[in-house]
Amino acid sequence: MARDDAPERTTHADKVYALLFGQLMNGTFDPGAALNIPTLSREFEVSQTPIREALARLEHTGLVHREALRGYFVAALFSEVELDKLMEARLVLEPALALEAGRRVTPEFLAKLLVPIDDLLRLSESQVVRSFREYWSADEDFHTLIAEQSANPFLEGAYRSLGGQVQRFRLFVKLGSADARFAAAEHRQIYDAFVARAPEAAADLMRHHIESARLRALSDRKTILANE
Amino acid sequence: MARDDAPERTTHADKVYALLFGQLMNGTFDPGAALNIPTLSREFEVSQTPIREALARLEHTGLVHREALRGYFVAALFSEVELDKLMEARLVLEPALALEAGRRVTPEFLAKLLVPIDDLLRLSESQVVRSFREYWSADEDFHTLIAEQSANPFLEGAYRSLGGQVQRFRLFVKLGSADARFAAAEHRQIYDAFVARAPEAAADLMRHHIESARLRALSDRKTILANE
DNA sequence: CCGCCCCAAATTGGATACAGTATCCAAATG
DNA sequence: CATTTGGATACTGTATCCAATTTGGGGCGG
Repeated sequence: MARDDAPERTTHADKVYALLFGQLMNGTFDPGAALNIPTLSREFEVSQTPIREALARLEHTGLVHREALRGYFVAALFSEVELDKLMEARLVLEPALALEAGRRVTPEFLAKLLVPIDDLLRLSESQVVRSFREYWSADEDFHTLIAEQSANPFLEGAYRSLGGQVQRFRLFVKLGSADARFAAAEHRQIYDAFVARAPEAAADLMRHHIESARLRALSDRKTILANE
Repeated sequence: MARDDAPERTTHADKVYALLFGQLMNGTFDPGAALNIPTLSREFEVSQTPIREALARLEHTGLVHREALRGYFVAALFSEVELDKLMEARLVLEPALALEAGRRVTPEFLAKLLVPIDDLLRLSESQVVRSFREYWSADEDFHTLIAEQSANPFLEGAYRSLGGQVQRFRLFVKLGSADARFAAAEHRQIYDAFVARAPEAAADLMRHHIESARLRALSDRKTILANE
């Protein structure tokens, strides 16, 4: 069987992983909800083995946690103090990533970076930020591209281990359109520092950007509400 | 049944994970070697399912990598440039960890930290460092305790994601006894900064310690040989 | 309120399908 | 006659499924 999907180069486990990852990011599941294997097996129409493997891989993203003999659960929501610690971790990593990326600026890198910057700018200019999804996706792309350009797989991996958490907390921060414009401008400044081949300046601007984001997140945290 | 092993809160997958982790650390497997599941299943005398789960979890430690439809393999040996990048990543993370730990010094922390420090000192004083295993284990404990004391699970997680790699590369660095004494002294200085409740000093000393370790590693790298 | 029983779910074991690789043999060529 | 190339075949190991076992928790009756 499965003759028509011959060009299939991904395994079931890979597909389940990608699907679950996306759903966890989108807030499809309630925090703390149980992810039981037989149910997922029926929903995705694959057996339990690929489900189990996908969940095991998801564990290190922090989006899911496992209790022995009890099963897998969606990670609990952030507390204020955890959010603060997450931003502190970003404050350690991301300026260092920007510094290294700044030392390796290429025209291709600048071109790729311009895409999420323009998206963010465009989205922030509309009076009301309609699509949080698009907005945060552009933000994520911006930071991830820089992490990749650092040319340090260990630092990049450390950032990626935060990445899932960052994305998830974004779902619960209400963003004003003024905030969005500030963030877009800060991204642009970092880009300009890259263009000017000024790695230290890029690192400083990144530090400033994350500190600002932290303040925005903390002040907006009172208005927790589901997005869209 | 299984009444006597009631305190058993670990699954087979957990045990296999721990065993494989230890063996990968000890250099039991050759770099690049294939880890095929039926063989491991026979060796550990469990079925393939827990093996598969353990390997999936090991993937994010960087000790093992997976190629779709080809299986799992022991991570390749470090090149000189990768080693350098690893140390660069430590240089970003560990001073920050020391800073945070330094802000949260407790008597218990100092007491626990003294154990690996004394071990290291004692081992380094013997003319020849006999047991690399013990030496590196004490070194690892020192750094891990500090990471834990940082009270930032995200930073700690980022460090742990490097931890496996750090430990693995240690196996291939030949350490002179002079180097060992330097390292022991540096650890002691960091400890003293903690005692003096000087977080910034601790961070600076940590930075210096890792920079020194990097230089020692690179200069000793020519004499790559299996330890023990 | 306590203990027993039942059920849902995790964990594990083994069996099967399938892909990729290596090997071997034979035919064709120089 | 030696060498190379083509293709078919056997084999190794992954990916997957399904069944059996065990555990944890909750409801029911005492």
